[in-house]
Amino acid sequence: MRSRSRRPGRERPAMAEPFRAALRGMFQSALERLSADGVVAIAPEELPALVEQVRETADPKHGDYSGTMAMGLAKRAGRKPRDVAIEIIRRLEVGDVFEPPGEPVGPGFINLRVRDDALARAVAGACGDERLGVAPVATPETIVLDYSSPNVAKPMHVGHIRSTVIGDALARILKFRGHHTITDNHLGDWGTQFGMILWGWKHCRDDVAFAADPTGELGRLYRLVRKVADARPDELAADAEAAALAARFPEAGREVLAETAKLHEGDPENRALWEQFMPVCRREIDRIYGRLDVAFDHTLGESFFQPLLAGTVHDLEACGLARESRGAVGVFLDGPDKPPLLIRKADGAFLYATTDLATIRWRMEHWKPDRILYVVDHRQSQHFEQVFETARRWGVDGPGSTDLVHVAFGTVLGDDGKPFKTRAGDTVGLEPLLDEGVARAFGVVTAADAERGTAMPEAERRGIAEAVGIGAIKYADLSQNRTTDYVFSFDKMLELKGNTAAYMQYAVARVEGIFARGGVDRGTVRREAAAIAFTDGRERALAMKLLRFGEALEDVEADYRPNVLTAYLFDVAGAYSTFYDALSVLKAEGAERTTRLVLCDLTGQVLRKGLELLGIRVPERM
RNA sequence: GCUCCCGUAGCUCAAUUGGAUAGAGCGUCAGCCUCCGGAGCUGAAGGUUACAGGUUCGAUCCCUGUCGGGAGUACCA
Repeated sequence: MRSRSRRPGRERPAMAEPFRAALRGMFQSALERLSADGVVAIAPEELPALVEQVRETADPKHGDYSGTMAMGLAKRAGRKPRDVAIEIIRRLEVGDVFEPPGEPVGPGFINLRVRDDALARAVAGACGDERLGVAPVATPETIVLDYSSPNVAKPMHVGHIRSTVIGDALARILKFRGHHTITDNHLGDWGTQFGMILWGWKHCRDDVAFAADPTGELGRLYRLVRKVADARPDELAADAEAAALAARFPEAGREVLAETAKLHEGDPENRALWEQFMPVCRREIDRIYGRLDVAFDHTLGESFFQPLLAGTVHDLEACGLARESRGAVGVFLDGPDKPPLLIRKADGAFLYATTDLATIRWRMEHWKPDRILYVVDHRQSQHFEQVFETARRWGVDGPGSTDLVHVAFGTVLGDDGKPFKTRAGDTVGLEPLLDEGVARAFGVVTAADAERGTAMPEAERRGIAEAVGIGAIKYADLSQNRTTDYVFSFDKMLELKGNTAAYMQYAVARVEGIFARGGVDRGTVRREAAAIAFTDGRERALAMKLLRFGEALEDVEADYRPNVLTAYLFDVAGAYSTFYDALSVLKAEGAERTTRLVLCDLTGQVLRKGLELLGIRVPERM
């Protein structure tokens, strides 16, 4: 993996620059001087990692930011950490943005505090700025995001939520950061599951059912034939129809694979059936994406790459990476004794590794990306390790210049701590899940409306429920550390308190409700923003938090973790609540009133933009 | 067997990737409503970060081992 240094954009004027980036630039200069002066030798390539040790403080009593690199540098310099910290402070030029640093604290922390006047200027600038004071990245990259990727032959289920929601949020965030993003839905439209449908179509289709509900019938065929083909005694015992078919067609498993192979070889009948099924399947998934507010730049499914597969296998064989084994063709990455990465089956059919490799090559040739992100569950980590390693040896990822990243996530679990299933043991369909979330949200919204006596029309409550219900499902997923499994719970995600979508959506409605209630024009407030000044610590704390928006987005990108953004937004809401509970806004006067209105305005904008970047809709009122 | 991931408050989860006193929500307890949206605020209690070592000025994080849970492991994706 290539290291991506985050260069502070020193070409930008200091005032317009976010605080952390500005401070890192200042530390970089100080460290360069430290090295030039012979205090401690620092190689230029070490600077990015050292400068990243400028961070938000854990506790406001230590200031706003702290630098911790002195402790690490002290050892190799053979000096006391405190002395090195003093030497760094001596060379630190903080301009008119930060208070002059004091003495190092503890073993050698260098603590910095933003000047109140600089903070006020930054707030004023941010509230009138479309980007809310967030600077675009200094070096934009082309980033391909590969996510969602359902099998079109069967209904989308709960397993597709995380990939779709996390991928969509990352795409939005990276794009806002200033990168050139390319989202591509790598549909499963060509694999063995289609062999099952083809076999089912030929042996046990229900024409009436297909006419009425095409995807429903195709889904039924898929589930039925999978059982027949697998022929697991326990499954057949529980399904009389599958058992009967399995008895009649003992070779079903082999025949399914043959149907797949025929499709791949261009068999006219199978090809025609596939052409017939595809539009039906696509309409169905597009409808769900519409509801989820998810869109892709491209939808190049497995079938798109099918013409390249034979050549892919041929090339890998020709360059000595792949060879025949037990009738199949595989790439032996870890020697002849370890399982290879199979790229062609003994029956001639290709595998998803083949498609993945062909896809990498195609994307490299056509899009020349700096990075390709695969938002796919963690169970496929070995697969991607092998595919990425093969791609590197194959040389299609360029001279080591493209990051191939598996953005892995954990499993969605049920209350019992096991993979989320219905009571009958089936996988949970995505759309029924959305329906239930929306239905429950409608109940919550209606109850709140009744309690408050606001008498919102039912149509409005339905609209709010759609945003709240789907937002709840998305937010619950995004607010979790993506690497761990998480327990799916409607009760928890629809809570009106705590770190939930409903709470965040409500926070926006409440903040922005002030302007309507007070008859205050937000444009006027923003024009008067230059006059603001802080008189209370809670105003300052909120202002500081609001200006860290860009830092939160940068930290999301660093590890592709949307929960960094949800945590940040929750912090903003908390800082706002503390501020709003203690201080009057509409009843304040003069500069104090303006200052507080500006903070309300910027809070609303940051929360709204943050939720938008997570793919969560915000109702006008709740 | 081998490889990877995980183990944090009663529960569900965080923890700026080696930083300062491990934080939220729910639940529990005590305060705050003639007040701009109380879906709130302030505070308290609750932890040997599975366990045992090691490295470090500093470890939830890195290393070794043990226990427990999950996943993957040659022709599904």
